Amino acid sequence: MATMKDVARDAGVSIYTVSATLSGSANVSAELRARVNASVARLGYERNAMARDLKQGTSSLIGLIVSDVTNPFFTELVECIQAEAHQAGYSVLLGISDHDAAREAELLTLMRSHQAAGTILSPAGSEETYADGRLTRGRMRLVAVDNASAELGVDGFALDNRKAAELAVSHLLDLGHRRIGVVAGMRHQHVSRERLAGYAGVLRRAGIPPDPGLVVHGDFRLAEARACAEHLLGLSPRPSAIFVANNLMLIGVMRALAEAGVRVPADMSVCSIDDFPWAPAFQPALTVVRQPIAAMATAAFRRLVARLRGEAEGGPVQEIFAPELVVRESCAALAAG
Amino acid sequence: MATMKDVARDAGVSIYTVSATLSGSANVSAELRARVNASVARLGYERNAMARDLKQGTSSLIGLIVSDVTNPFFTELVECIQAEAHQAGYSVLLGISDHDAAREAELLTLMRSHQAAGTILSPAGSEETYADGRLTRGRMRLVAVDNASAELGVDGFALDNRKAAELAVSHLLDLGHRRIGVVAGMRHQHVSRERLAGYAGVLRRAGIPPDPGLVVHGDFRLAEARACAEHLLGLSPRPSAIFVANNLMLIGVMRALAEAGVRVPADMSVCSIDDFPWAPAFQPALTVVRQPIAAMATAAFRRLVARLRGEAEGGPVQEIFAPELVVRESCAALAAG
DNA sequence: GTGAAAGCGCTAACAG
DNA sequence: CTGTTAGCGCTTTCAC
Repeated sequence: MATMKDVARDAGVSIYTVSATLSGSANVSAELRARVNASVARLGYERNAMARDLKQGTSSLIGLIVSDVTNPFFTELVECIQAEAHQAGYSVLLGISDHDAAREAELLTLMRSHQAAGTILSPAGSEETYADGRLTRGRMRLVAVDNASAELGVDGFALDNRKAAELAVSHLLDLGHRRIGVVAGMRHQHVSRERLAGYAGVLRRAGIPPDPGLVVHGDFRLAEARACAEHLLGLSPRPSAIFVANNLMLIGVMRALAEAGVRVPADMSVCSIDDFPWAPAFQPALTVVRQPIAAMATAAFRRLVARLRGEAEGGPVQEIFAPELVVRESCAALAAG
Repeated sequence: MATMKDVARDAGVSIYTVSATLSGSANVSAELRARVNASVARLGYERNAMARDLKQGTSSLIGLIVSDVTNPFFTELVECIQAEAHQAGYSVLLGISDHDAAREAELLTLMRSHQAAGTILSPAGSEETYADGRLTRGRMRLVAVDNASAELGVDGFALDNRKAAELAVSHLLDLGHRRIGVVAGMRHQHVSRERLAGYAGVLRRAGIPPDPGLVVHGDFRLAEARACAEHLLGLSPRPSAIFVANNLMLIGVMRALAEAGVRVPADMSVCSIDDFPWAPAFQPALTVVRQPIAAMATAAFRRLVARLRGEAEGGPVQEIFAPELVVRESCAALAAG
């Protein structure tokens, strides 16, 4: 690889002139600038971002840590943040925690050691996990998305998860359902507790006595959700509707239902949180509560950049986003009797 | 951030001792090693990977450029490669080309400027795009996945795309279909031309005269595939089956079919390339040709690492992977008449 | 076994 | 307007 020194020698100028030219400094005469540019082209020179960042004490890298890229929610998040980052001149270092707080901690360290200016994290742990201050260590700025809460001590961007669950469950209630099963997420995650609380709250306010047998905990992944659905199907009396806490688990539930020969929505109404490209193509098209992913991603990224530039002052801020119920075909009115 | 100098001062040793301790060199007495480790812990010191890589002339970064993360094929590819990389001690710098060769070139430059040791690319362009040697510039090693071919001049890892199409179309033929529409990919991509060739070849060998009206070109994305499907539905006589060249377009086709009230497989058989987690949950469960994504990802990554270590000698090698037909429910025998 | 010092490729303050 | 030089944080020869 050609270095700046090589370019300087080739152009017959000093190394400063090369640097200044490349940085667009005005203090270079048109003639030298031309000579430098010619040499750069001839040698195929490309500036070493590592050396540059080392010297400047800054970095054009940002970290992005998600728990599971194969979850369409995170897939879209990655897509959006990558696009924002590219536009803002940042490159993204991707980490996948696989829902494991230890792995996440490792990734955080990795991001810091690579001098990422900041990182966007979808936390995999519980609030206690972060009590050791691992999120605010060093000078790397952090913002949390999705499973965020004020306890984390960093800027957070999340859905109004309680409201999202309420939207889904109210919809089911309006359709006449009374026995509503729920496939919840991991107990320790804030996001999942909020969704469960939303479910419970709506039932309580409707005067329906809580039935612990109706709530099953999955892990936000597909495989385990199948087992959860099977459990719910085995109940007697069987629930007439299921509320599922996220998209991946919805797939698991739909698979289990299909295998058991249970028709949706004739025999069972199903509603979940998270929209995704496939939802409207399903038969029946899936009724879901949509998260404004792009808005959340953009807000998180922009806040991070603002923090980096020192444009955003003050303590951490939590930004909450409104969910939206998308009624399609997977929920039907409870058949009489 | 604490630096090595800080640790040295704190431990009362030279900077060399710190470096040697951290690198696990044997030339440090147990006592000094202990003192260094204590200081590291006390100061919360983390080694600056950037400075280290700069000095060593190596890098623990690898680039990964895909055309579209929201495509489940690439999502899984990213997942697998990320896992492999993490295990091998590499971090991945993610780039999304959005099927744009110019953007891809930009990303390649970015990877090089960040001193990525190598990058794994799913090429977005045609063979001619790469004739300028952009893939072999500099010292960054490159391997291509998915849309690879020998013309690229780098190691390639791809499905036997022709065979994959043959599997799908033969299946349709076996079911009695004769008028088989195809939603193909972008004309300029090698992978898409191969799939189309496989389709055409099977029909030719079956003695079915080619009908250009039956082939529509999409762009491997969802939206345009809907229009393609609508076009196919408007044909008269209407085809009795559709072969779709990838997963995202399959979704588009299924949506269009659902909207038009066309029942699958009763009114229309549908078969595509690419399996994905949702395929078995659809009603009907989707018959597809599966790619061994994990195997391809692993092979590509390992080859890259082998090249980096100088363990793999010789010119570029193309590795071709076998497709597998997964029969589910979306293709049915052609109804008599 | 330990330390001093050079230098990776780059930027920027300081001289001229 | 241009060049010289110090130094970012680290590794590693070379001396002690």
